[in-house]
Amino acid sequence: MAAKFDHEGAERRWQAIWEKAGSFRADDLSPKPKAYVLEMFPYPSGRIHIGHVRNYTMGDVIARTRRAQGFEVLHPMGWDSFGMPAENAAMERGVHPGDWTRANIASMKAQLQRLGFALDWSRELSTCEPDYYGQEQALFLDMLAAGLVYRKESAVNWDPVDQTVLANEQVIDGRGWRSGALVERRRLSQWFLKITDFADELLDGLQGLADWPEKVRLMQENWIGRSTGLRFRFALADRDDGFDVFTTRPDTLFGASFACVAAEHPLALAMAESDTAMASFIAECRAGGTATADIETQEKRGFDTGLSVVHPLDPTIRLPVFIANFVLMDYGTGAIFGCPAHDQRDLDFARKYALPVPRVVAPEGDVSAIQDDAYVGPGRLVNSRFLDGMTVDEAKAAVIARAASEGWGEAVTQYRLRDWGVSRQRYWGTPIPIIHCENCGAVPVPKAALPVVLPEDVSFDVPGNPLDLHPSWKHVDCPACGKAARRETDTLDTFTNSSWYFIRFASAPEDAPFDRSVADGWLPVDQYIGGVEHAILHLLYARFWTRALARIGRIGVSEPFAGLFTQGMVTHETYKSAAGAWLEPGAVERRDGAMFERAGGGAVTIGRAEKMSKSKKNTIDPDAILGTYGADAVRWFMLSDSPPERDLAWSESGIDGAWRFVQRVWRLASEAGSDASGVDATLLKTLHKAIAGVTEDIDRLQFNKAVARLYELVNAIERAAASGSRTEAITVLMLLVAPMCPHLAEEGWAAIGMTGMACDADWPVADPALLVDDQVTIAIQVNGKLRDSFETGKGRDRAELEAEVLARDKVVRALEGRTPRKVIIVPDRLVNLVG
RNA sequence: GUGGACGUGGCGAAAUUGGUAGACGCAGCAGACUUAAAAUCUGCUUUCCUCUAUGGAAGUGCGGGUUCGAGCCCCGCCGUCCGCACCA
Repeated sequence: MAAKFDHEGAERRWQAIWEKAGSFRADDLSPKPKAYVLEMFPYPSGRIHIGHVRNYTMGDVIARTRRAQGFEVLHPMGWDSFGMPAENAAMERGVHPGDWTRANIASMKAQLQRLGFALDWSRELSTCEPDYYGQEQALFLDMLAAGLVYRKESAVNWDPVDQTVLANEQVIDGRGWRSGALVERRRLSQWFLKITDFADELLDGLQGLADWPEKVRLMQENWIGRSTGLRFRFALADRDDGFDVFTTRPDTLFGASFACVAAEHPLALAMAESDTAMASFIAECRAGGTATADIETQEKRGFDTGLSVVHPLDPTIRLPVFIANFVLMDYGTGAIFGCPAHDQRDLDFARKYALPVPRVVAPEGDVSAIQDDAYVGPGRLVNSRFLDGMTVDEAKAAVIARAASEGWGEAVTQYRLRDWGVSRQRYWGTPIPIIHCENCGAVPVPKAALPVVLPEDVSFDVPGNPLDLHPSWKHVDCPACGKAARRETDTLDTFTNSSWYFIRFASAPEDAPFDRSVADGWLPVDQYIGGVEHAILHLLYARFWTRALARIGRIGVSEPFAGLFTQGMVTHETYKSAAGAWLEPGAVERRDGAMFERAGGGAVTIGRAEKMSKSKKNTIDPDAILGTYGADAVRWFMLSDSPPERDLAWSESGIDGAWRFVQRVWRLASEAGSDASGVDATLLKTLHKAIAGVTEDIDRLQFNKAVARLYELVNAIERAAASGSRTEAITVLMLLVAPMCPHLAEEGWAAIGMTGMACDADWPVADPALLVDDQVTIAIQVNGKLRDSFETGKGRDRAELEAEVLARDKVVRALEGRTPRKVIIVPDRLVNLVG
């Protein structure tokens, strides 16, 4: 037997065998219970990142365990292959986005395959291929027909140099991240998906997602931002018009001392046309930074319009109207009433402009004047006429009822969530299947004419959207009237691609997006795993698409992901030379507990473990690591030490330790072939406790604990003398490590002389009889302090046990002659003598 | 500002959810094997006190509380990290 585990040979051998046997193909028609395990598919940036390795290893452990437990497992992989980086590569290096993307996919696929994941590669998909995005166009048209898609003019971030719309994330300090040009706000006609139609559903649906992290549910809840309140109309004094305001605190209406509209409010814009001072104030508000620090420090400022509004509950009260920099045009109605006593922003504003601060809510007995802090707590209404004495909730209801009956306002529900603008002035995305005709308007491309395929011959030499600049692609005849018309040249946001790929994995017919009955058989995804950075965008969009498809009858599930797990990052310590330059891990070495530069031997400062980034040079290359240590050691390390939801610090010594573990297990397996016999009852107990523990740990996604238990089992086996039980334990060990170290498990399984493959063997089941101890250790406390402990049989009689404990030397000494006045006995666990 | 999570040895972490704190791994120390090193194996490894023991004391960010008993529950602080950010 080979002394060392030959990881290269084992990987090559077993990966080929699994592939040939189709071991991980999912069968739609299987009678077994189904399990759908999915990790967020990668963007093909070029190389696999170590974070991918951790993510996919966790998914693989679950997939392999479920499969061994008798489930028909769907565990697919694909590529989120549309997006900006491909176009950037085209602009920078002259390579076609498609060629660049497909080459990246090829190399990343090879990297993933080296790791031996139990993936059904027959279902591989790539969103940039027409067979995928063409079906997405069909779904878009279905949603359009169902009234879930509309077109409207809206403000966008426009980069005047690159001639394109930028996402908010691509605007840094007000400048385009590529061009460095000052970004303009421009109004453009954009396609929108009506996600707000589903705001309530998406919010209420979170309640049912028990297997999602609390944190993610909370983030989505806040993002949707449902609030209920009163929307009412302020009539402008001495004029015929007015404006609407929204408030969540209608109870405080008698505390109003002013009203404000946003700088972009139509009333403000109209007045500014004949008032240059006002116009310049509005311009200043617009220029104000939206950066986080700015907002915190920005002073509340206003511009008195000279107008006033009539208080809806008492026409004799008039309130001055300001244009204010802190009122947002795109929330509510873009206008508010100011109640300084009970809103901090309003209070700051009132103090600056010397406006009155009437208190209208007070906690029991406290009617002191408001000083620097607005009172936002509970209490009863004061100084509010017919509302006096009511609680806040009663007063809210009373004002809403009055507004409704008098016709000047109504109860409304307001959301932070906006409709999803999906138009992008980009080449590398799904073409929006619409044709603009002067006669017929926006006409859907007939389904028979799908897919609308991206033209290959595009140029990136000129800034702007290559589709718009293409000489012929956009010129088509109108499908309705036949006249010359223009193709929509915007493409869909890449987040649409990832909003339904999990359905396409489950079912991918050639002539439809998916087959409903097949998709319903697999969905929802039982366990979805990915980074928390997608807590809002992707995970909300995917929930929306699934609900939209359910509403139009395309699918029978409304939530795509029954279970969600967000894993932590892989971090690495950073190294800095004496001169302050970042150093790569390969450029430093450890000597006598300190770090030095390999070249030159200069002293190196070690920084704390943080997210791997190219700029800090603390990245590690999975390929190099795989070559040195092998897939199983890398996988094992990815699961060790840190709880999966927390960050894992990559370290040389850590991966060394994982490698040692692989060798130890291999040594056990390769030497297990002896014909030892006989029963080792102690080892069997340890084995069955390990089976039960590992199974439970994997079930709860506590991989680090499963790893620790397997170390304990290996330690116990190594210490045990040869016996039949020991051989049995080693055999079962192969099955228990198989989800984490699949090549090692197969190699060991074969070395022991077992037939078939470890991956096809049933998951071991613990014998309950071997999980119970007949001997227990009883801790003995005197006044709550541990003084002694002893081994005894399980289920001892209390009085007898007490007598035995009291007779023990240490107990006698600790009691110093006193008689305990109370004896607390926790069966099989502890005796506490209180004296 | 606001919402949330977390705080345990030199480090990553466990602790059956109120019952022997520190499992397991890393690092470290000592020893075995070796001409030597690597690899491997065997011990030790929370801190402090008298290394004599089947010894004692302290100990889970800090200060209180509940309890026979608190890492875990309650109250008040401090710190770190993450999300959101003038949402009316």
